[in-house]
Amino acid sequence: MDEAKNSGLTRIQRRNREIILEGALTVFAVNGFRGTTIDQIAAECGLSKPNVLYYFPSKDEIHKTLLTKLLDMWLAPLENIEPAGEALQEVLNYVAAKLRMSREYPRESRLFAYEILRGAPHLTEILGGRLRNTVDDAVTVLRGWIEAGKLRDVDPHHLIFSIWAMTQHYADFEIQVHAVLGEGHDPFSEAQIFLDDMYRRLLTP
Amino acid sequence: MDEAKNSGLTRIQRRNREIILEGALTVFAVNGFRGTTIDQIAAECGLSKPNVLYYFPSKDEIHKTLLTKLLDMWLAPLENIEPAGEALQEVLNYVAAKLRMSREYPRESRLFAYEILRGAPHLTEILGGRLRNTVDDAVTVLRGWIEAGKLRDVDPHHLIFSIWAMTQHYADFEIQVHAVLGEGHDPFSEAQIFLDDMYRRLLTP
DNA sequence: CCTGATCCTGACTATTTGGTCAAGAATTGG
DNA sequence: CCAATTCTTGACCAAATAGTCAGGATCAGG
Repeated sequence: MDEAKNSGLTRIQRRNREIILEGALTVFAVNGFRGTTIDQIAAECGLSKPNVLYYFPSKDEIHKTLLTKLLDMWLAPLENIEPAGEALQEVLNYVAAKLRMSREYPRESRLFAYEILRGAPHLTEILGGRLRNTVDDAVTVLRGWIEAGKLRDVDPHHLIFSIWAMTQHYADFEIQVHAVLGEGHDPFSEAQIFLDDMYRRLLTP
Repeated sequence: MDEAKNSGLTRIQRRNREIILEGALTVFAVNGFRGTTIDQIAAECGLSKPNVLYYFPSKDEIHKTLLTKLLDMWLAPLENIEPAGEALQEVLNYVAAKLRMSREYPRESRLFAYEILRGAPHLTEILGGRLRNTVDDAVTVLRGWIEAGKLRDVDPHHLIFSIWAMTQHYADFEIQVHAVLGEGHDPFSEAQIFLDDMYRRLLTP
């Protein structure tokens, strides 16, 4: 693996930092930053509070580490859109990938949702920097497809917002979705069908 | 005066409870429940902390009062869908109404978003009760329209989820939207155009 | 103007919580 | 094996915070 990258850390340090981040993600995703205590994180990890603070200097640092660590994963599907690919299918793949991530990584989705809701104090420069650039790139690709007549003419920015909103909704508001649907539903499978239909309909020229 | 008799509250009580709820909404919408202190609410209202607690027994009670007080407003557009109306136009009107609410009442949108995110401890019975019933009614109406051939065949539950997700996104994730779009945009106007087109396209038989 | 009810607040308590620290336990390298 | 380093934790501190309370200020009705 990348020993060089982690060369400054012992095996125990790497293992325990990982355990802490994993437990903290679980707790932050449920309670948000302010609603989470270091004691809760420690309990979730099976470590003592001072021990958690031996590996991270503060609660803030754990949170910031998690956000930056997970940002790549979260943005990857958007960056993987292939300009040379078949336009409609590329978009539908992106929707599917994003929905799959909401299903498989709901904690990450909520972590980001909480952070944006509270004004993104740990992400301000990223929002206007890397995120914006990534979106701009995707928008350029989408515009190219539209001008080439491969997609219907829609506002690319709002197309992206709509995909984010719709896919993340199923992770972030899962409790509401479940309460409304009741038992006997698989929200994500149903959503996949609905969204595929919707974006196909919207974007087919 | 008779006003006191009508409400059980004095004029001062009604005025100050109103001031407190107004200020608390502002603070809760930014910081969430756990991130908000009574001191912050008091400062926002220009009252002393003990005075705030003279009108409400606890922070919890202020929060619960706000949620129940605002629920009607939040659900009204869905209840106003007119089964006798013109199907597509009724849905488009609902989308527009919901988007307008996100623009005009972003604090309310965020209040609910925070509450759902943290598992809706103050809304559990409402989610599975009144909300679910309201949605069920709307679903029945939508199904009727679909069977009558007035709307394309889509899953009505997920249609409603999509409308919620898309419209509330612009209030709840406003910071992200703004960071990505940059200056010189009116996100809500653009969204209105995008969503009108999208749902028209999706639902026209 | 008087009186009782309502309103308001400084000062307080109890609890929670982020974070520290000294000292003991475990691990590692030679 | 030993000694140095790393790891772990009980006990602790200081700040923040929800909530209390006695008593003074204000107001409404007579």
